[in-house]
Amino acid sequence: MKTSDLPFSVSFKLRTTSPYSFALTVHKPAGWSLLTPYEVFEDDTLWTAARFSSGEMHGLKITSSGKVNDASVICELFSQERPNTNETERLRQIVAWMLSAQENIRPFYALAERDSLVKALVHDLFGMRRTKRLDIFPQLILAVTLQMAPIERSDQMMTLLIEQYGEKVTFDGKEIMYWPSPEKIAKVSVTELKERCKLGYRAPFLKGIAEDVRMEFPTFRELEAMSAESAKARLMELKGIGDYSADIASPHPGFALDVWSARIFNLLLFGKEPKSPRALIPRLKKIAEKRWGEWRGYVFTYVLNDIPNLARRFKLNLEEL
DNA sequence: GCGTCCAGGTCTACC
DNA sequence: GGTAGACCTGGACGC
Repeated sequence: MKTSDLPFSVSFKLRTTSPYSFALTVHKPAGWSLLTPYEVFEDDTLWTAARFSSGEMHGLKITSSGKVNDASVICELFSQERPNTNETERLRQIVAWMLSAQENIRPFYALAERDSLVKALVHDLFGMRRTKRLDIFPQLILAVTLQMAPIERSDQMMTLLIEQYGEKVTFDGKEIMYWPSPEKIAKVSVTELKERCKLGYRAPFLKGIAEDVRMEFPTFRELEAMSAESAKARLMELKGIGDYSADIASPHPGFALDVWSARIFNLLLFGKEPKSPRALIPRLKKIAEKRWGEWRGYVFTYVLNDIPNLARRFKLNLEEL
């Protein structure tokens, strides 16, 4: 595994719009990581890694000051070269965008006044934000490995991919492993991906995606600048990326329902388990769009991170799904 | 132990 | 355009 030491660092402070819960945003209750499964969260501080432009790796040490209604994020960014003033400002803006520090989520919270589910979610996870990432490839790996597999199996595939082909950065006394680059996966044979990462039929999909992404493919920010429909259509041009995976990888707020989450939403909305959850997915997506509009992505993220509380509050067996 | 079934999608061939 | 069947792997289940 390639290892990079990151001796230089710059620090900056980010102001946030209220409410902003740093801990809930960077360390989600359901266990989803901000940027890599190998990041470290201790004493309200996160050490993680990121691949920004040109494939360059950075280390991030992030913490916060203030309360949910008046929070600032304090970031120390580590790199191999000392960044100049312009580069520091560019990186500062990327981190602020990534952490949704300036996003106005008041309209989402306003939904709580007339929607009992949103009211419960806002109460339980006050100030939590959806986050973004600059490099699209890890998001596509996530989408592909989530297909047709229980979460333990998906974890196995993702862990093997990072351990076999990922990169490691060392900074501030920490070692953080990060996702492989598309350039790296494009060079690996399908047979090797199958054998070493247990990807099965997903191996040719992932190799093809890596080849496409490293050649000519929009960046995450370019996809964000497109309309939601155009971005999704572009993602679905990648072989192995269908409707569900495109919703996961797209920067636009989608409603990435799979069989498991369809069962959860059907229980939450109608109080019963669906007989055929897969067939119900298109209908549930339409309901979500009508009921929560552009905030349906937030509802999705909040629900998946609030299952124990929702199960207790609405007396549903959500945790057994 | 061993065989069978099937899962937190997608593609393709066939109608 | 709609839909059944195949696809890796590994855990659950029945015997």
